[in-house]
Amino acid sequence: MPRRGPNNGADKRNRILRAAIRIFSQKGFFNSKVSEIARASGVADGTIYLYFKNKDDLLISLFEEKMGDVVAGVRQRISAGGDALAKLRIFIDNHMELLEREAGLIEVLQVELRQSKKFLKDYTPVKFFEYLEVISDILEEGKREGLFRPDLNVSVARRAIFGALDELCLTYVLSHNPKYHPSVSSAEIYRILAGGLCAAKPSAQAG
Amino acid sequence: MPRRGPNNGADKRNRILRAAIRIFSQKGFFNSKVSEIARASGVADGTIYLYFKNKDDLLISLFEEKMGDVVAGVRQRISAGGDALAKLRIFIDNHMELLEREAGLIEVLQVELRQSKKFLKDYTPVKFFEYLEVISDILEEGKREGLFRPDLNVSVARRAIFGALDELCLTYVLSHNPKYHPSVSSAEIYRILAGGLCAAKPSAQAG
Amino acid sequence: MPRRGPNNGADKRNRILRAAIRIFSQKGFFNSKVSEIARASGVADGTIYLYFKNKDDLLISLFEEKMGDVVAGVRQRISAGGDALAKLRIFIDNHMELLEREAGLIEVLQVELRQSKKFLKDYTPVKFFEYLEVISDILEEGKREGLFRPDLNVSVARRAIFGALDELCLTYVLSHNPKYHPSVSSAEIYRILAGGLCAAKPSAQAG
Amino acid sequence: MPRRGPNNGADKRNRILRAAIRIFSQKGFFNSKVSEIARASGVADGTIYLYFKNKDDLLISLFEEKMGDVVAGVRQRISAGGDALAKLRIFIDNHMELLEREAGLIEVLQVELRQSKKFLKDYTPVKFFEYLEVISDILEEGKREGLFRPDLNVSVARRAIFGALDELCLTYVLSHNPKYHPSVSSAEIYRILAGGLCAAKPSAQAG
DNA sequence: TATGAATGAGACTTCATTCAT
DNA sequence: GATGAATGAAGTCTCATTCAT
Repeated sequence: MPRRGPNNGADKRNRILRAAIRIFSQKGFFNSKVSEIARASGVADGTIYLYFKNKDDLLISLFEEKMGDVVAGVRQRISAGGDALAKLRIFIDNHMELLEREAGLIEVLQVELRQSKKFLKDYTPVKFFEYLEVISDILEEGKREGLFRPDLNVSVARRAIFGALDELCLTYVLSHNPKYHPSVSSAEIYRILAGGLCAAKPSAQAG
Repeated sequence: MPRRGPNNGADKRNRILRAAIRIFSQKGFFNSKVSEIARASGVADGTIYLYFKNKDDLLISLFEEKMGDVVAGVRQRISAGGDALAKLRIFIDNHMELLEREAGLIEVLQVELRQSKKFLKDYTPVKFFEYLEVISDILEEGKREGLFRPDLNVSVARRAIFGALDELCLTYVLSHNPKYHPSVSSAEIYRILAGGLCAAKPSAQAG
Repeated sequence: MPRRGPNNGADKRNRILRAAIRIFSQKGFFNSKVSEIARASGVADGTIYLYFKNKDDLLISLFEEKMGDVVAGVRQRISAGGDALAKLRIFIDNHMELLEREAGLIEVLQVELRQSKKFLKDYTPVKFFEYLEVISDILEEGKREGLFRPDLNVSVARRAIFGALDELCLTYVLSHNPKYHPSVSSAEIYRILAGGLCAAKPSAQAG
Repeated sequence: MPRRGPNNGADKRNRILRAAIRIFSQKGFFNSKVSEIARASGVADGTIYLYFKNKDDLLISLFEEKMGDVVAGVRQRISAGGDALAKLRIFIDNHMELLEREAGLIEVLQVELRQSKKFLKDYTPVKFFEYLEVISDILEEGKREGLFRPDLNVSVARRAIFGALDELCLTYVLSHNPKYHPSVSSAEIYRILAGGLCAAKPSAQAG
């Protein structure tokens, strides 16, 4: 790992990662060329290999490091929240807002994470699992609080929640149709989930 | 269109499509070689180009034709259903069951459809939209029947539903962990959605 | 060689040759596809191989047979001519007029004959040599008549004459600029050659 | 443009061009393989694409750059000449001598320039036109000097001259028959042209 | 004789990666 | 550390030719 001044190795490494996000999000991993990322980062082709093992490693590093930031960010916002429903709302809003704060990153995650999960040899998306863990935590808390159904299958539910949010993001990314605007999607998906996860009389609470 | 005996063009074309599903689902579109698909189909490399314009066209044809079958299949099963909730259950079950009936196809759709939507020039996934349409129809009917919330945002909801199902499929495909078995996932996702989509007293109906 | 009725094999063979001229002249030998010629002839791809050994043979046959017609034609016209100068004029006019009567053929000869002379294995352009022979004959006759210089190097001169005519044809074919119209070129090239080939006072005769 | 030391980019580019001339002249453009040229240049296949856009570009660059040298060379030699006839002689001799100084180049020009003029999309053989321009200049000067016929059609004549020279070159290239030796051809073609271009009594001057 | 689907060798070109400077 | 020219393996696709019908 090349690091010297705070302004040197780490900086260059970051420029490369940011450029990679931009390029990957525009053209997809397989259609992006290492030399393109180099040019966009303002470094030489070879320099990329000083910071990353290879093109795959660039994608994986990007996932782990940027997802790490996302996980840390959402955890912090949630810690300020109230009950599980409130936290769920925060999680949803946070996810959808990423679309605007970190558009490129989200696009890469959406499209390439799937590929990687299947096709990159020996890659476990650690940070992605942590992100799912954040959802689990909320769901478990909701069950403990008696807010969510006691029979709620947390493993399945967290995937469903992630899947729904992810597809809504993709839809907006592809169409930029205002009817899928993050704020609109957030509200509706919250309503569905609040209704579907809650125990007894969710309608009273959701309303 | 090369076709002669009943045993000729259409058959060969189908063998190629089936092989493509197998290979694409195993290694992903970009990691699959045309010559591999040829070998798996028992035809020469060049033969593939008699039936498909190029590698992209092979993927697109696969999407459209196989998704066409899926859409037709689910429409038929739904037409036999009762109210919107019953139809939703049928839709969910049907989707998750595809994982076993058409594992390869589903895997390709999940991973590659995203790529394609973004990166294949000039490709509109017609049949995929029809599939979403099937969900819309159910949701609209549910609203008319007074079963679903009148304020339900159908556009958003159908995407959320598809996303949830899709992610659950992917999870099972990747892990084959029984805790995500189609039957388990189906039941839970139905419970969530039934709760979240319904008007007034969903708990009574879902229970 | 397949022949049956006058309307059968020979006819089909001719259709293929005519189509080949058209296609070769439009796109060049290497850029033309056998299947294209088949389509243009209204026969199946395989049929071409009943009449010609291969693609090269198609080009060579075309040269020999069509050049044969050209040679026969110009010989006949010349036999009606007067002295060597008159015959030269006929030859020149005839050559340039071919541009309009047999445009495609001339274009193929111009562009492809060169290739063939160099690169087709074991090909001697017999009919092309006969065409040159026609020029030699005129030049020799002119020398015998005392009309042309006695020191005229016939071998070189006939090539120079052919080269000049050929380039003028190519120029017109490529530009269709009226300043290179066959009639204009004919007149000028005749004036040059008449002046340059003749003995003593060519200007008197050429005027 | 890859260039560093004096021993680097430009040198490698030139080695490739020289190899291309050799290979193209031996086998023709279409029968030459890029990998063959790479081997003959002592570089890797991919290296060719660092210096040339593609195979077509290699041919075109070769034309333009080498013809540029030829044009510059002949212009310089001519500038030392006397009247138009003397210059014409220089031009002719120079052209025929290229056969020995630059055999490969001339062969490529002869055979492939024609193809290219017709079939390479969007290619204007700029340097070839300049070469023709050199002839025009001589002819115009001859007319001004009263040496050449005032009614001489310069456009046609320059093409005829080029065509005659070109065909004589090709003949020698193909046969290496001493009766077409450059020195022999030069003398004869000069005699023909001197006779044919001149005004009034060319025989007096040519004699 | 005629067909045209099938073949498969091989061409061009790309691009991740290396390494001498 | 940084560079970027060079590499060369490998992929997509074409097309002349064949042969079962």
